[in-house]
Amino acid sequence: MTRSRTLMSETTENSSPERKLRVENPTSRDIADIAGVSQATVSRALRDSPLVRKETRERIQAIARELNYFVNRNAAGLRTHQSNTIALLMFDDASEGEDTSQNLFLLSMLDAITRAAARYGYDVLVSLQQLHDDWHIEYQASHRADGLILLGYGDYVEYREKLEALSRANTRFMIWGPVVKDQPGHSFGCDNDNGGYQATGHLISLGRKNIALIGSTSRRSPELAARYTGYVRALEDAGLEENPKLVLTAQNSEQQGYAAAIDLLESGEPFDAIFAVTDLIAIGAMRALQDNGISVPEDVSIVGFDDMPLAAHVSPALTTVQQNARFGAEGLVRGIVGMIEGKPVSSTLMAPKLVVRQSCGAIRND
Amino acid sequence: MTRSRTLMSETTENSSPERKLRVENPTSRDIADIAGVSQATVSRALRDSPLVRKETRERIQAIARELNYFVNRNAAGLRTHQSNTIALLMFDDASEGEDTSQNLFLLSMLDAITRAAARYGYDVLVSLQQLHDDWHIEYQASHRADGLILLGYGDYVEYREKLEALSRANTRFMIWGPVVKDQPGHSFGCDNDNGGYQATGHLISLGRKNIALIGSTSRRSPELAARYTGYVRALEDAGLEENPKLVLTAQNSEQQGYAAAIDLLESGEPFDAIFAVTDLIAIGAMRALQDNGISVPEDVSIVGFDDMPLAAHVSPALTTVQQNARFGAEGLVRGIVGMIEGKPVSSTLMAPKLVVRQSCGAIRND
DNA sequence: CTGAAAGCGCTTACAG
DNA sequence: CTGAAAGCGCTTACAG
Repeated sequence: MTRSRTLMSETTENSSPERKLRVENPTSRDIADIAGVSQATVSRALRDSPLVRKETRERIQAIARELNYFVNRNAAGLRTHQSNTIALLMFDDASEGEDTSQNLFLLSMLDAITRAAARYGYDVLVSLQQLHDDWHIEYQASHRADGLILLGYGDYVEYREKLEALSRANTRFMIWGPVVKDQPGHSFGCDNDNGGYQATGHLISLGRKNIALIGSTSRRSPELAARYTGYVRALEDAGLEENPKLVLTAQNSEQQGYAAAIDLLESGEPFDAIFAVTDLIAIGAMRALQDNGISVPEDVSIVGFDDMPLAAHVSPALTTVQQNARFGAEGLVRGIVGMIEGKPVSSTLMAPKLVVRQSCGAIRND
Repeated sequence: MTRSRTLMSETTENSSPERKLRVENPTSRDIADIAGVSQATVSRALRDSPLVRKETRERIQAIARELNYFVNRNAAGLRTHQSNTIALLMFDDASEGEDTSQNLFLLSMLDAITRAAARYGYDVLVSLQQLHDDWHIEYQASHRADGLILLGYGDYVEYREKLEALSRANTRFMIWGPVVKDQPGHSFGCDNDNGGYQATGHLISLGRKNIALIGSTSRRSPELAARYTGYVRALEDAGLEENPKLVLTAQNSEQQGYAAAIDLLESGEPFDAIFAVTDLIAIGAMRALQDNGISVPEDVSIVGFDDMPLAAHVSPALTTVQQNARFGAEGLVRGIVGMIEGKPVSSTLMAPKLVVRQSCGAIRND
């Protein structure tokens, strides 16, 4: 039982292309009928195969264009075992909108990843998930995606389990973020240690001696912990001693930054600078100091990390360490496409950039 | 030529499920062989068909789970002519990162749309495009998506042409945003007129008489223009006359808000309040006033629109009109899923919510 | 340079 | 409740 179609030019095989053609949902067979060639030739022509004579190829492509024909991706994918799609899994831990301002970085990553993927001929399937969700493996196993990119996470220890599961299922994936020992899969991320080093080094170069750190040294947050190790390295290289009393713990939020700075003040330990391992912490800490009559940067210099949009808008504008989303996205996509094509892929860290504004005292307000 | 497989339990058809099974990339045939049923029965069982005896169904599902089997979406899609995927086209006009802070709203929409789509059993394919890109039609025609959701746009007039093209190609789509006369397709958006009415009404209720508007009345920005008409309605309802000298033009940026406020000051026309049709404009205008020694909200009340994260952080915190992303996303997804399922769908506007902070003078700083 | 044919892995009438 | 069979729309050896 052949599907009946309304082909206006069914009888005049080689009708001039000027003729308006109408087919409901054209297939390569329809194109073939109209062009008077086999369906196989249409398939070849549409994929720009040099096997097809140029003239024929162009005629076929013109007909396809006129009919608004596009290759059925399900059929092509079934044949080739490819989807030309990358699944982007974003683990958004912002519990109920609290820290969403942070996530603008995710948006720029999404943007950059989508564009990079398009350049390689891939679509991007997005899924915002909680860490406890469990569909990670399904994307590749169901042939919806040829590989995954993982972005963001909450607790690294929990995250790590997911990575192991993906690896066991032979899923291809690239991770944005930390490079931890024996971590499964490949990653592309920011050299957080280097960023911490730059931030701290900058404060030292401004003559600051008692530099506090607010952040985390936990293996549950390896990225933040790496910023801390960079801090320690910078101090050592400058011949300064690390003072444990100046190392405070805070998760990534203004509230916790605020609280940690208050603790710091109440400890009575003298300090003339703070390296906060995230902008949110930095902004909270800055508020705490200002609320207590301490002037930034005159009395205390502050440097953050992330360069979220808010950083430029607080007063004084925050000096911070910036990661290049475009570069990161390009690296992730290049990596996953490489894995899909069976090329060797390695993990990479890119150097972040210090953005100097007012909060450190290197630049005066004009 | 049958594909050779390594099935450990090939011989023992009804082997106990405790036995570890290994197949490289299992298909429904493999499951069928192991379960000792036909491939058709496996297909039915995996789709929870009541046609299959409960016991058989559960046995099959257990085997599938153990083998880490997932239905090949390409094959299923080819058969059913569905992809269970929604394409989300985000038109991001932020020319080179300038206004990206605005786009956090897009991120919350993306988040909410993805979650809503998952609830309906749909994946989300994301594409960030420029308005001049031209792949809109391809998504549905290539069976990569069953329908589109369009988010954001620059110039409405140009956007409108894309909508007409989509409509001509019989593409299913839902639009986030404006409802304009004779617009093709269906939309779900914010009642901007109502929002403008609320904002202006609030200023009036605070005793303000000379309320300026900074924004747009152009048909190229129907959403902004609707906020303007709400402003006019509120004035009328309060028996106030619209003063053309108090209506200034600005596109959505701090710079233009700043410039417009300066123009307003230099015009010499007295005013005691500003309704800025976007937060970015409001923040720019606020800076301009403050730079000229005018106190907000003592001398001039300001209300914005959007409630971007920055709004709560500027000083004084900005009173503004908020759109509910979650609600909007749900409406868009419900709409497009309805269209896919052939149900009747209509366009809807949801009422925004006034968020009162310090900049209008209704709340004192504590 | 082109065509006939097989087959990718499903879903679903049809028949029992 | 289950199976045999057709067919979705492609891509790609194979043969000419």
